[in-house]
Amino acid sequence: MKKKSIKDIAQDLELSKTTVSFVLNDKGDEKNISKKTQKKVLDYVKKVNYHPNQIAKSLKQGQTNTIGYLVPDISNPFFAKIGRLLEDHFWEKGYHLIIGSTDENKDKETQVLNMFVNRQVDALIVASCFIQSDTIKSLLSRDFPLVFFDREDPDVKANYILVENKISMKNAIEKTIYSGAKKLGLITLTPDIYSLKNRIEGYKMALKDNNIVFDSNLIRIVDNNDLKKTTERELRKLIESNVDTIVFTNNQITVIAIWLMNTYYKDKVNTIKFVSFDNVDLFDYSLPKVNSVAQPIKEVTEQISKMILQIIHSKKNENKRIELTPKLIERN
Amino acid sequence: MKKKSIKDIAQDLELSKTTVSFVLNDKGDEKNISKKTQKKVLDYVKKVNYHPNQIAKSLKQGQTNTIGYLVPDISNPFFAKIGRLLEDHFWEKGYHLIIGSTDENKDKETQVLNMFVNRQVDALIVASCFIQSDTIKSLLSRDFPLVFFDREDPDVKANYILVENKISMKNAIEKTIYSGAKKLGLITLTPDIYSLKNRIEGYKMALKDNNIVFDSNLIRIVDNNDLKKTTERELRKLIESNVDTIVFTNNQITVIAIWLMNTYYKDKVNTIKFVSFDNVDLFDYSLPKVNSVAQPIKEVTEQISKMILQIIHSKKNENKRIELTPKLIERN
DNA sequence: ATGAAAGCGCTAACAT
DNA sequence: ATGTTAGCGCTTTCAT
Repeated sequence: MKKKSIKDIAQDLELSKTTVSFVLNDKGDEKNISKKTQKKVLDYVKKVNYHPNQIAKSLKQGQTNTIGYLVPDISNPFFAKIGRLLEDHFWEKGYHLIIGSTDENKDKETQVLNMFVNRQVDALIVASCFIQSDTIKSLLSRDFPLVFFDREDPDVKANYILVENKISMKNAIEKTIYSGAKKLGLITLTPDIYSLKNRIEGYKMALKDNNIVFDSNLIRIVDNNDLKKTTERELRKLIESNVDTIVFTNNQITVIAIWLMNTYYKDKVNTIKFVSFDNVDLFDYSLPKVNSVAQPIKEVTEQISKMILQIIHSKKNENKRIELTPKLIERN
Repeated sequence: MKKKSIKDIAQDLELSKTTVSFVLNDKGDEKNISKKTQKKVLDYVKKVNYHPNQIAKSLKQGQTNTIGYLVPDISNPFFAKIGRLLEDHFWEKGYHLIIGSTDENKDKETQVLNMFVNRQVDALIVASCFIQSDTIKSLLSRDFPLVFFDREDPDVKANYILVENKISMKNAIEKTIYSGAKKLGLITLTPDIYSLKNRIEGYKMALKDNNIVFDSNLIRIVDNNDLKKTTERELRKLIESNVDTIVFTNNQITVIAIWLMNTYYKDKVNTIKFVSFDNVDLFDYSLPKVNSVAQPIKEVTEQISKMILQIIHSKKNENKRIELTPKLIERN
């Protein structure tokens, strides 16, 4: 059986599209459609298993009830968990998530972003690697409901839900220093990403405040396009430099490094300490021990959805920047 | 500046919508649009930052280039990873993923499914808890491009990408038996889920083939609506029964149980062995040691996308059932 | 209490 | 080489 449209329903029932539409949208009473007609429509619709075409509705109403969720990698537990919580929040409000992963690639990010815009998403939630892109600028200039999280560009005024990167990174590192760390290396993705830069600042500050000489050779940068290999290389360099602690600016690299340590440097897993931004379950059980900075995921998602819904409804964009306090999880 | 439509572009340029549309869809040459006009359109479009309305296009063409991905929980690493790989596969083909989590809840599943249908998704990829629902039946009856994975209902003829549940569960358990296991308990979500039932069959078969008496009290069922608490309760029961091995039918429960063991039964983490269906990174480092059955995620996603694309393009649905072989990861 | 008709933004068959 | 027009399925104003 071919899919029925509202027109078919109307014809079959010898009614007008208008009447059917009113009934289907719960406006039967309001529009003075007789109870009898209403029942007739409702029964028939159920019988033929009619489903309204949401695409047509969206076109007409200029609203899709869809929200784009753009992140570096949806399978990163941090982004997966936030995605799930957002999905739940927005489900209740009738919105649905469409996802895109960028792999920290500027071109891919722009493409996905354009795809989202073409699809007329009602809002965007973005952990971006490239906040200065034209697409984003154009979005911002027309006050599109857009919230950034996890990542920030201080030169771009926009809505941000962030955490205190610098201080919390510093605090986490200091715990390790207090328990004896003397030579600390750091591995990071490109510091072009402002949040990561801030985390690195936290590292520098921790050293400085504890009279440890800063050595730029101990800051190692890995390439997101070849994470495994470059992390292996940079980790080796640090180990050869005899660091006693390695700081990571996000969970992804830490997880790889844990694997590398257990595979190639088993003898060192008890002597070297890790400090990581972001927290994942794995850290509870793995060696080396990890002091980690856990972003308050629930709060983050609550703030994001609150902000998005507010912008959508009020049509007002205030470019708020909210900074939340992460939780330090001490394991060494 | 208000958003421009193709009509605006045409007016501004004193051309017809047709001409503009042809140029924008790369049909300029084919339709004999002069190079000059083509350039004019392309330049202008770039200048005013025009974005075609994909919703209108979808309505017209009866195709949304959207695929629904329905799983129990998108933040479960198993489903997150598959989601990511699917996203990549389909991105290349111009399709995008819209996600829905069901929490193993039949009502939620039906609602999300209906939402997907209303949104005119071109295909569905589903790890369902309720394959017999009316919505699914209706989808199947009209040969909608639909592929199930991870879960199966033997009474429903459809496309399935699965793994050998029974044999591989049995094999994994037998490894543990060979290394000394004598009393094995099992914790599972509701065996109403056919794949889980099969995994339980594998457990029974392993016992039988090794002359271990089956005791139905050692099969414990947890409630997905209250996973933490019920897993804690059932785990305690098994430990009080002095099992030396606990088998889990999916990763989610195993991860919780690992946490519980390390929190409440630290003294037993080296004596009790775990066996789990599905594999997650955590198992590489955690205690108790886990023999796990790793689904071949890459192969699964390749088969899913191959099948979906084939159905979409050929309009033919052959109800194929493909069973892949998982990999056994031995750790105890 | 119900219907006719316009229009959302796009495509494409059919003119010219 | 370019334009006219109908129509995708829906909502909603304005009639009746």
